[in-house]
Amino acid sequence: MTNEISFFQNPDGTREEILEATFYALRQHGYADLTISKIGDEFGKSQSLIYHHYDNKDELLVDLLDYMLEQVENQVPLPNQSPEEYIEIIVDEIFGTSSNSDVEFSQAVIELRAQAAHDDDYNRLFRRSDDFIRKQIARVIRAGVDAGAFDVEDPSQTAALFHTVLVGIQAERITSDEETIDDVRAEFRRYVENCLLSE
Amino acid sequence: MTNEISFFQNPDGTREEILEATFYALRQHGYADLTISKIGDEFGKSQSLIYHHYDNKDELLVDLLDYMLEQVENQVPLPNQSPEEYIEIIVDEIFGTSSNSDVEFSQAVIELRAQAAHDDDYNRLFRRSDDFIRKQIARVIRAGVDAGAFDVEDPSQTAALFHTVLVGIQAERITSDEETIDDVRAEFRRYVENCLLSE
DNA sequence: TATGATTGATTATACATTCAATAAACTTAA
DNA sequence: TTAAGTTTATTGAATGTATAATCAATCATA
Repeated sequence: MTNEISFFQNPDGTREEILEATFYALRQHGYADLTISKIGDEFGKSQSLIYHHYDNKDELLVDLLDYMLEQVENQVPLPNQSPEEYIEIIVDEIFGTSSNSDVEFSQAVIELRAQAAHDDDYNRLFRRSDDFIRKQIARVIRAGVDAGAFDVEDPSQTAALFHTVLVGIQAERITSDEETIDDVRAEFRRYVENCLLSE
Repeated sequence: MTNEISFFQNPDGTREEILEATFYALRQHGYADLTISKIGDEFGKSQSLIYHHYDNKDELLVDLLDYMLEQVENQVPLPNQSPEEYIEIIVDEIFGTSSNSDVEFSQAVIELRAQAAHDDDYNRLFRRSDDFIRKQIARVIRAGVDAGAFDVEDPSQTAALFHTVLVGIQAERITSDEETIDDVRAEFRRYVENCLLSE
């Protein structure tokens, strides 16, 4: 039933095993109903062992978020290809595959993002990650503008909208069916063609 | 400090007083740390009284969400004006004022939306509300197309992107500064002018 | 033998929910 | 208009359970 999440396939030591267990427990029960005991069940070893690696629950969850956002940042492709190809890739990543594991990962991220409203550590980590992604996209768009491939007003603004759509899709995936997501994708492609690419 | 949320200004009976208290407690402590006791504190009367009006905590929270989404739906403007003016209004509502109460309301909605991943009642309510909003926007765009004011491929697709941006902004407001939101707004305006309005 | 891994039992607390008891408001009949 | 009666509002205390965190004890390993 549960798909494997790629970056957990080879947990490197006990710490990653605990993070993996925490992730699955979070997916299954949600942030509000997440307990050390449930993490322990997923972990396969006793819950006391978790306290041997983490001082408390909060520290563990902040570490999980840090770890997940690291994966997100690593998933942003490197600018190896032409700006046009790069944008193509970014758009595909925003709308993702509809695979279980992708959707589950997105949902976990959004659930943690909601906590940022009440937790400074979460807030800081999301700011860092969001900034990183926006700047990465802006850089590529700027390169495309310089190469004459793109025609925009301000690459930072364009990147900001890309990021908003990325986050919006993550949040909408929780409740929307695939058709709706497809509609958004089609319209966003139209935006890219008409508002980003030069004639 | 805490701004008043407009729709709570005249609580109509005990039920609405409890909903108001629940909303403020949710804002202050977040969904995960929300307890009946904290709601009771905000309520001003004893927590036992809450059980006189609601069978349990879940029922109360579902009622709060229902109530909040009703407000959201009522906030969608009626199509009294021209399609161009209407779209102007919708865009302003998506990006909202940066008033405390608006931001707080958005954050509470997003926090509840995250719960929809693990709660069927929440899921159902968000589906209903999202569909309603998308259809409302699509209707106006269709009218604009018929009147020759707009030029799009498919009004449903355009409406879907509007809604994704709406949700994305709600989620981003948790962590982003106002400058970033302004960037998104500027780029989205550019999209509306270049991809929606006819020449 | 020393160091870290691992466990089960334990503790203190916070929490959702119940309940019996009191107060307030409302109804009705003389 | 009042008195009695009835429902509704309100409370504080009580209960049982779930939970985070601790710890002393065992096990593995180098």
